[in-house]
Amino acid sequence: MASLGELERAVMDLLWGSQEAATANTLRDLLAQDSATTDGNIGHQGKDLAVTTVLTVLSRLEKKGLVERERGTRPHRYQAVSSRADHTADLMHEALGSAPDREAVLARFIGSVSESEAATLRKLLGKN
Amino acid sequence: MASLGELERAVMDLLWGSQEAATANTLRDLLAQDSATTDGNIGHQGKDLAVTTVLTVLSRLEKKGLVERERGTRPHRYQAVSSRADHTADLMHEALGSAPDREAVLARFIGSVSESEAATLRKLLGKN
DNA sequence: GTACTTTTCTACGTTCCGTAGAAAGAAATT
DNA sequence: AATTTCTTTCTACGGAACGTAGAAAAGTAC
Repeated sequence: MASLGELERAVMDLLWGSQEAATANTLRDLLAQDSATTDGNIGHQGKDLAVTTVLTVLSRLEKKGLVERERGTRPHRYQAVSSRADHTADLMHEALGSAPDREAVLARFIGSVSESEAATLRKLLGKN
Repeated sequence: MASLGELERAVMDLLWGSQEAATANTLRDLLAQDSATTDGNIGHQGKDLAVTTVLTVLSRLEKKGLVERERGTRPHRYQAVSSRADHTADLMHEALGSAPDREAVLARFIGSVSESEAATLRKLLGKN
């Protein structure tokens, strides 16, 4: 599939965080804000990216199929194609898929899952 | 963690396939053999890599912590640090770990698992 | 139609990976 | 011991992915 770079990841996190579609400018602002609060450094001007940078990243994410853009409105609006949960689950399936010993993998996976998550899994599997 | 390139992957597959430690030369031969049988092309001399290529890849895999080498014996011998199942499970945990909505991810994951695998999971979780 | 906004094109530096030659280090052979 | 052979390390190059952004083109507003 497609692994994400650091900035691509940050953008996806923002898009996943709000189901509203966002413009490149909005995202640029949010990114600046984020990094400003993330590193508590006072007087440090948060990662102020050029809008074109954000647009480039959005294009790449679109090409990867992770982002959809509305071309109708003039400042194009972007949104995640699928939820973070879906995407993450896809990644997990992808990792699992490339293994010939799926059962063994699942065994190891379950073995190192927290008890509360195990409970969640039991519930989910039972209901099925 | 570390995602693998195509050749790195091929080498790891070989190492995972046999718990015996292997030398770079052995691996080079196996790789040639593999690609020869993989693409049924008659008369096509299988991917004949230079040994230095294999050594470079092994060094990189060692740096990534996926491979261990015995420096004592003169043709160094290499082996996988953990089984493929463990590694794959790690990857799954890694994907899961970077999500704030772990339960949701697990739900999606379970939702798209085959019935036989669901059964496996039930067994594993029950016994726990 | 001129000024502003948004998007596209092009590009450069960095890192990762496939690939391997040159050189250095160790072992075997004569 | 000197030389030939095997093994490992060093260095490097080309291509792809990503962060980054300016220049130019396209669209909007006044």
